[in-house]
Amino acid sequence: MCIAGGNIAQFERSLSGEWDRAEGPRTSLRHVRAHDHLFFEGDQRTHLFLVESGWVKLYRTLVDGQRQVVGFANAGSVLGFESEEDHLNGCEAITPVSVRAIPVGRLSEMCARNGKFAEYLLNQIGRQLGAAQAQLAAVGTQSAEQKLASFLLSICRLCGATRGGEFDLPMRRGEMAEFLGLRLETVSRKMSEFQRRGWIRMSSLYHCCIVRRDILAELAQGGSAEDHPMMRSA
Amino acid sequence: MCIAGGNIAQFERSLSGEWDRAEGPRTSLRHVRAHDHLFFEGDQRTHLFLVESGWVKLYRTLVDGQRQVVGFANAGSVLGFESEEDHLNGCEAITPVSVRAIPVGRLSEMCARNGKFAEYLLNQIGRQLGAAQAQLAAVGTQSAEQKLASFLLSICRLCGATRGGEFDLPMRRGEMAEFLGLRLETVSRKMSEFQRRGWIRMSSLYHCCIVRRDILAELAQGGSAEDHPMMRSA
DNA sequence: CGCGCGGTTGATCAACCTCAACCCGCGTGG
DNA sequence: CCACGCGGGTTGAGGTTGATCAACCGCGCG
Repeated sequence: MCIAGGNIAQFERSLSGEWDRAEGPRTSLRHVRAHDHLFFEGDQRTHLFLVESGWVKLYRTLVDGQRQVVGFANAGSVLGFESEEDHLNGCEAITPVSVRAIPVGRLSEMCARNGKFAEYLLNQIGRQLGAAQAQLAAVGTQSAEQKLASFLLSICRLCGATRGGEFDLPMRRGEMAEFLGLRLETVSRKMSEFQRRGWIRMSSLYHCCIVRRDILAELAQGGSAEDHPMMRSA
Repeated sequence: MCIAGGNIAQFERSLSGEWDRAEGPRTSLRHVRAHDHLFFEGDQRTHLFLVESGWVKLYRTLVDGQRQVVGFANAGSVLGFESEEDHLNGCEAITPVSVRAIPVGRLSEMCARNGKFAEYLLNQIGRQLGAAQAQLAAVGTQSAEQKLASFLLSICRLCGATRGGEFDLPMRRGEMAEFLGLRLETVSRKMSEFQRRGWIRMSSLYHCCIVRRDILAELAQGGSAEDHPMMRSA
């Protein structure tokens, strides 16, 4: 499974580095409410974004209205490099988010001035690429059950679950479905099934507790989840 | 559909730029035969690679032996950024290939010395990321028929088909299947079906002629194929 | 109260996978 | 020369998975 969090530690290091101090005044900080868009598919790509806090999802819509979430991103992530003229992804905040906006025209100059900054960007994008490829492998080859198992484990880890694997799902069934390349009914069914089998327990629609991590892990195995590089993030 | 060719024009420009002249002597050129590996999954990531000619495929293998091709790359592409310690992808040449190898340790220094180089890398990786996301959307939402239609159109364009849409498939049925997230029987069946319906004509197993481009395009529509940024490459 | 939204559940169906047979071209060795 | 095996491809029958369509639940809210 493939949830491409940025590497926050690395990000902090960069933030305190000289490139940020120098450029800070020339980049603007924006705050976005949960469920608002940072940009839409087809918007002109005027800025690149550094996520400073919160989570966003990146998605694409096909003509028939089907959506596929192609990634999640959090603090440390860099957005906008996957497109050229116009944004190919839509980007929606799933939590309150703050981002730093860099005009595309300024990128070249910033890279030239500070190699460390460029290197940081390269690492971030590389990470996202790795995550996208991992999800590709997952969506392409795993069954609904495997996808869901991997997904739950990923989210659990990312949310920094308490002892005993309790955590809150940060999204609705439909969003999970869009990410996993399934229909929301399928997600719902499988969630129920996992519960019925005693693998997880849901105290509310969104609060989840993993009871049989071993079984989920076994399922997910094929296992891009456990040892996935992107999962080292949060 | 998503075949992430590098941007050759851009690559040539870079090649003739100062960074290559300066670094040329410090990077080594390697030649790889078709079907040989540049690196395997799990190999230590000692070098990054710039593809100078030929085509490679990048893939991941799940524990159960299922493989998913996560991308193709040609001249101009940069390989290795998606991993950290070890390579997460296997990389196999599908044609004879020549690559320039850059020791990972030298990257930082090269970026610092020349901002243009860093910028070039950023663009390349961004392109690959966009391609991976596009394929993700395709694999996650399209039917077998749609996938195959998009795929044929992509390949056709990439191979620089002659008048009338004739070209050679550079791979076997099984490889197409691995890329599209299908079984090779399904690919075979659909290929036959396309022929039976007169949409394509196969003079040999690998030589293909697109007869009804309009229909294939219509099918593929949902259409990440036609207006896909990665397709501007070759 | 009525309504809408998100979720669950059931019945049905098509798409795709699985397994197995079979074809064809090719190289090898008897 | 032919028999044979092998790799790659095609085709068929049958089974599963997951999508589709539709009903229904529970809840919050005007």
